[in-house]
Amino acid sequence: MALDGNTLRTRRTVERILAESLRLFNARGEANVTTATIAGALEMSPGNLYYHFRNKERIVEALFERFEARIDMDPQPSGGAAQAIEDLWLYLHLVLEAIWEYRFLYRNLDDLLARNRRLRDVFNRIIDHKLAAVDALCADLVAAGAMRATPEEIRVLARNVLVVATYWLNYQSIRKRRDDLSAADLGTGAHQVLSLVAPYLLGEARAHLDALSRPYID
Amino acid sequence: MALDGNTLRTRRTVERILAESLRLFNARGEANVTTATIAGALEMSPGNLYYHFRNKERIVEALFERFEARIDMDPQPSGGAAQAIEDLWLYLHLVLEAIWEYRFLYRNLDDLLARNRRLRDVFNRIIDHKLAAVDALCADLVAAGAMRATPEEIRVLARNVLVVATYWLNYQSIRKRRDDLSAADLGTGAHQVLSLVAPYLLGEARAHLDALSRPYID
DNA sequence: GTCTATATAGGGATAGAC
DNA sequence: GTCTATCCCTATATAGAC
Repeated sequence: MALDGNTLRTRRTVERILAESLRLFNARGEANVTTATIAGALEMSPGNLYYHFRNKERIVEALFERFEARIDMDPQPSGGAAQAIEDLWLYLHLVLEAIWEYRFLYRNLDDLLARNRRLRDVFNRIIDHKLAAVDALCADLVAAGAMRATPEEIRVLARNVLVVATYWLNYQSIRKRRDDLSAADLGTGAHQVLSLVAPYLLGEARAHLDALSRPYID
Repeated sequence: MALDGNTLRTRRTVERILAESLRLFNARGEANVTTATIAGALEMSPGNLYYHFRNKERIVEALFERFEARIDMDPQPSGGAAQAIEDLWLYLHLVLEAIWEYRFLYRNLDDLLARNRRLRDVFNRIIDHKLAAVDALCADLVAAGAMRATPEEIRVLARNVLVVATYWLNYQSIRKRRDDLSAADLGTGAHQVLSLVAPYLLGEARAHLDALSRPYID
């Protein structure tokens, strides 16, 4: 069924609102961006903004849904230990990039999830998913003889991977001035996360990982 | 010089305000606690509260100063590898306890430090201090033959220790319901942090650390 | 769909009496 | 030192015209 002109225009406006909101939220923090600011940046009236979104929380929810779709990916099942290391590396970068794009969600994650039950549940499902993915990747590496770790060690390790990946940008934004934060810091983040895994790797795999992360040392 | 009755009363009132603010901030998050709420909980008028603190931020700053004094401790310099492991364990518990007591600071750390330059600088000095302490502890362990790690590995490791220690409670508060969070979760946190160090430890030291953290596995 | 104008509410903070 | 009353500002959200 074809879309008429007005429907198309509505969609474009919704898109503009979401894009600008994301930009402003990431730059200043969601709590520090008013609906009037968003409307103003788009040279649009507040009334018009509220025509498209019932309230500010709906904008946040819409952005969260996109984030959810964006970050919901699985590492490629791989053949061979060397390939598994590469896959881990790539997967980590993709995940960190998604977090970077929606980094406003990670500032004040506590408050955001505390005030919105739905977001909280979804976010926890994402974490569960990621924990399982890391766990599976490690199990594969152990099976391939590229890693030595007990299932218990892997569980604890996976949790640390999640903590560091989740909060890396927050930590960096404290250590540098927030404005200086850039996508380049993702490389350092990936390095930090992979260094959690490194000491459990054996021979070839360990060397391979070291070679991959070397450029990102800082 | 002796204090007169009024001065003593003032001090007591200041203490009551700080204690109640800390309690409420930790329970609900600083942004979700109004000055009227604090005053009400103390059965005190808002005007009176403002007699003792020029504004809400001053209350936060006063609490932060206490946190700073509370967390500013050094690990005991130790003799012997086994002793060093025990020291690390104890030190970590003390630090995590301090964070627990002032956990409201760690929710919305970004916003808090972004809006208050002084707090930001002080907090970064604390982190610098802790990074140096972890670094020194690891260097001691290496010197004692209880750890194998390059200086570069130690630097990256120390950073991961800081990230996990700093954000552990935030992670837990997402994973559990925030109200269910308790001081007992500090044990799990200590376990997570120490598991970062464990794979670099050798023989005795490793076994010793495993034995210490075993009760906290969850 | 978009605008202008405005209602509404909450929270930080102050004035002035006691 | 403490209270009551209230100001003031900001931000969300709505009403109604175009």
